[in-house]
Amino acid sequence: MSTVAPLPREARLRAQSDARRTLILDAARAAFRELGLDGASLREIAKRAGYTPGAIYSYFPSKERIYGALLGESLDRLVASVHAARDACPARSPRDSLHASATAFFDFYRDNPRDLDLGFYLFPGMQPRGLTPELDRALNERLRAALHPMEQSLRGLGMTPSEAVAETAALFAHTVGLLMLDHTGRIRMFRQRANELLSRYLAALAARTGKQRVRTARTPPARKPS
Amino acid sequence: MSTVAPLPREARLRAQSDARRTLILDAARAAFRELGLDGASLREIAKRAGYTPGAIYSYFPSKERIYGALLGESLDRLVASVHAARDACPARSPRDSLHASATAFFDFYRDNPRDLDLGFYLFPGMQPRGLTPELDRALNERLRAALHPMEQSLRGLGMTPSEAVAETAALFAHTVGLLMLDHTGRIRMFRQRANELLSRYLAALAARTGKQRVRTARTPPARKPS
Amino acid sequence: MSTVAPLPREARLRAQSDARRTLILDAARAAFRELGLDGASLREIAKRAGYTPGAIYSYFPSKERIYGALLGESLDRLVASVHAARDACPARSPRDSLHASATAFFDFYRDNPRDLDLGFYLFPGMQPRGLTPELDRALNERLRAALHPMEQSLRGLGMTPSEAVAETAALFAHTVGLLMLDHTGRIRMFRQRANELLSRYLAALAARTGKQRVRTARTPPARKPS
Amino acid sequence: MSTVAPLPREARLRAQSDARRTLILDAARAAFRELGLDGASLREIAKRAGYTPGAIYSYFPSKERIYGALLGESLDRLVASVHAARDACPARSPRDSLHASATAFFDFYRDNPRDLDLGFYLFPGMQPRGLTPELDRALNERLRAALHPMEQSLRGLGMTPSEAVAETAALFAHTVGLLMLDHTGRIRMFRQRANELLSRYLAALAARTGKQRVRTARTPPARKPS
DNA sequence: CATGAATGAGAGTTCATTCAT
DNA sequence: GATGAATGAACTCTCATTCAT
Repeated sequence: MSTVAPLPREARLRAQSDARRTLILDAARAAFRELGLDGASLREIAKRAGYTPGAIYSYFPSKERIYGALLGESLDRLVASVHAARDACPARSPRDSLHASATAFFDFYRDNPRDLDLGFYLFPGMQPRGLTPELDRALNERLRAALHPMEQSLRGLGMTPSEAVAETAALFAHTVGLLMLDHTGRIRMFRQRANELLSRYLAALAARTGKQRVRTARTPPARKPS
Repeated sequence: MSTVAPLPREARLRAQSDARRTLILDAARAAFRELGLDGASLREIAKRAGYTPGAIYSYFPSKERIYGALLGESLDRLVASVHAARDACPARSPRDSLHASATAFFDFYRDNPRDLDLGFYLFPGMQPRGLTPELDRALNERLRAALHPMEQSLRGLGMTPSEAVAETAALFAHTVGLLMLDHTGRIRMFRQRANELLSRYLAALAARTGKQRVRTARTPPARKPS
Repeated sequence: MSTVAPLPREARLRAQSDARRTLILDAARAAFRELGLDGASLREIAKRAGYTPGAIYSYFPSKERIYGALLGESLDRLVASVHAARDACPARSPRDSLHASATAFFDFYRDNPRDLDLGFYLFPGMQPRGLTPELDRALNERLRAALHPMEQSLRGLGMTPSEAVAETAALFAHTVGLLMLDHTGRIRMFRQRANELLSRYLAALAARTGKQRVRTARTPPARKPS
Repeated sequence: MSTVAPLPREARLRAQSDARRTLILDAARAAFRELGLDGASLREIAKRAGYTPGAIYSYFPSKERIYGALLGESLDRLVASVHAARDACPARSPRDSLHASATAFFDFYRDNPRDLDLGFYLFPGMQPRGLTPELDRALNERLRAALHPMEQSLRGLGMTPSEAVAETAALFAHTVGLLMLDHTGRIRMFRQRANELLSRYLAALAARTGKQRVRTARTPPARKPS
C-alpha cells in the first residue's frame, strides 16, 4: 500500500514550498542589492519573484520578516566564509589564523556592502525592528559563530578568556568601523585603504599578546606607567 | 569692519531669512531626535516649525538638504566639543590629550545617537544622497577638523605624519564601530562596555608609540617574526 | 422509526459532515462575538475552526451563508429562550405572560448584542445580502415563532387577531429600537434604562386592552376626539 | 490702501475651501447612498469628487471623519425638517404638534434610509468609532434638537418633565425600530405599514396623557392594579 | 514669503474566493 | 474533504514635491 517512491508527498510539498520561499528571498536579495533598503518594497520583491504582493504573505508574515530571513542567510554565508578561511590551512599559527578569519569577515562585507545595512536596519535601537526575540537570538548566535574563530585564535595567542572576549568585541567593532568608512567613501579622506588598516590593526594586536599586558583602563589611564 | 548704520535693508532681510532657516533646522533636529529618520518627514518638520510644507522649500531645496544642514550643524557641535576637551587642560601630555579628544568624540555620539545616523543616511554608498559635491566637501572638512586634535596628539606621541594619519583613520573607525555596537545593543553580546573598550584601545595605541614601530603590512603580514 | 442498524455509511458520513459544520459555526460564533462583524473574516473563522480558508467552502458556499447559518442558530436560541420564559409559570395571566415573553426577547439581545447585528448586516435593504429566498423564509419563520407567544398573550388580553398582529409588530419594533439605543449608548442621552422603558411600554399596552379601543388611524388622526 | 471689495482674500479662500469640502461631502453622500457603507471607500469618494485619494486628506483627516461630517449634515437636515413640521401650523394642539414632529422625523429616515445606517456605523458600541468626544457631543446635541419638539409636545399634553423625557426616549426608540423593520423589509412579515404603526403609537400615547398615569414599573409590573 | 491645495506614486497589508493537488 | 498557494482587487493612508495665488 505504501509507496517506496523517493518523495512522499508531504516532503515534496515542503520541498516545493521551500523552493518558492527561496525564490522570494532571491528576489528580495536582488532587489535589496540593486535598489537598497528604500527601493526593496514588498511590491518590488513580489514583482521580481513573479508573484502578486498578496502571495508573499503565504511565505512571510511581514516585510520585516523577509529582511530577517535575508539577514539570517547572510549571516550563514558569513559564518561559512569565515570558517572556511580558518580551516583552509590547518597547521597555521594562531596569528595567521586570526588574520585569515578576520580578513574573511572583512572581505565578506566589503564584497556585499548591503548585507551590513540589513543588520543596522533591523536593529536601529536597543530592540529589533519587526523581529521576534527568538529570531533575534538566532541571529545573535550566528554572529557569535562568525566571530568564534577569532576569539579562539586570540586564546591561542595567549590571551585569557576574558581578554579574548574583549578583544574580539574590539576587533568586531574595528572591522565594522572600517567597513562603514569604506562603504561611505569616508576612507578616502585619509587616503588609506580599509584592508590595509585592518592588517595593521591585526598586526598590532598580535604583537601585543604575550609580551605586554594592556591593563583594562576604566577611566583615564594610568599616567606614569614606566 | 562692522557698520554702525541703522540697518542696511539687504542685511536685515538676510538676517530674517537666516533666523527662519534656523527655526526650521531646530524643528528638524527635534523631530529627528524624537522620531528618528523615518518619522522626521517634511510635514512633521514643517508642522513643528509652524510652517506649511510648501514654505520649507523657500529655505531648502529638498528634504535631503535639510538633513545635510543638520549634519553640518551636528559636526560643528562635534568639533566644538572635541576642541573644548582638548583645550580644557593645556599642559597635558600628548597621551592624555589624545584620550581627552577621543573620549569627547565618542561621548558626543553616544549622547546623540541619531546624529550618527544622519551621516550614514546621507552617504549610503560611494556618493552622497542628495548633496552637492561642495556640501560633501564642506562636511568632510568639518569631520577633519574634529579629528585633527587626535592626529596632532599622535604626532606628539612621536608618530610620523603618515603614521598619524593612518592611526587617526583607524581610531575613527574604531570609535564608529564601537558606537554602532553600542547603539544597536550588540555590545551586550560580549558583556563589554563601549567606553571601556575605547580606553583600552587608546591605551594600547599610546603604548605602541615610541617603543616599537608597527610596520605597515600591506598584504599577509610577515610570517616568521618569532 | 429509528434504525438499530450499526451505522448506515451514508448516515455516518452525513453525521461527520454535520459535526464539522457545527465546528465551523462554533468558531464563527466565537470570532463574531469577540471581534465583531469586521473582525470575523473567513480566515479568522477558519483558523479558529482548525481549518484552512479553502476548507470552509466544502461546508458553506460563501461567507454570507455562514452568517446566515449563524443567524439561524441565533434565532433558534431566541425562540427557545422566549418559549421557556412563557412556559415557566403556566398559570399566569396573559398580562404576565406577555411581560415574560417580551422581557425574554429583550434580554436575549441585550446579553448578545452581536446577534442583533447579524440580522441587520444580512438584510441591509429590501432583499437579503447573500441569502437565498428559502433561507430568508426560514429565518422569517423562526422570528415569527419567537414572536408568537407575545401575539398569543395579546389575544388573551382581548385583542382581535388583526390587532394582535399589529401590536406584535409594534412591540417588536419597540424592543428593537430600545436595543439599538442601548447598544449604541444613545440611551444615556435620556438618562433612562432600556429595560425600564420596555416595562413601561408593556404596562401601557396591557392597560390599553379591554378598556378602550385604539382606532387604527391611517393618516392624520382624528382632530377633535374630545 | 485697504479695499472695500466684497471679498477679502481670506474669506474668498475659505469660501473656496468650504465649497470643495462640500463637493467631497456630496460625493461621499452619493457614493454612500448608491453603494452603501461598504462601497463608499475613500477611493470611490475621491473619484466621484474628481480628486485623487490623497487630496481628500486636505479636507478630512480620515474616512471616519467624512462619515462624521455626513452624519452631522444629515442631522442638520433632520432638525430642519422636524422643526419645519412643528412650525407649519402654529396654532395646533399639542397632540397634533406631536404627530407632526414625529411623522417628520420618521419620514426623514424613511426617505433617506442610508442616513440611519451612518449613526449605527459610527456608534457600534459604547463609544464612537473614529470620532472625537467633541464631535460625539456635537452630534448628540443635534439629535437632542431633533427630538426637542416632541418632548415639548408631550409636556404640552400634561406630562411632567421626567415623564416627557422618558416618553421621548421611548418614542425615539419606537420610531427607530419601525424604521429598521421597514428598511430591512421585515415589516412585511406582519403585513403592516410602518407609518400606520407610528400613528397608532402616537394616538395611544396621546390618549394616555391626562387620563391615567402609567406608573414607572421597574421590575415585574404590579399584578393587580384594579 | 507663505499658503493651501493637489499630484501621483506608492506604502504594507487584508480580503473572499478559486483551484490543482 | 482538505490543503496550500495564488489571485486580483481593494484597503486607508503617507510621502516629497509643485504651484497658482
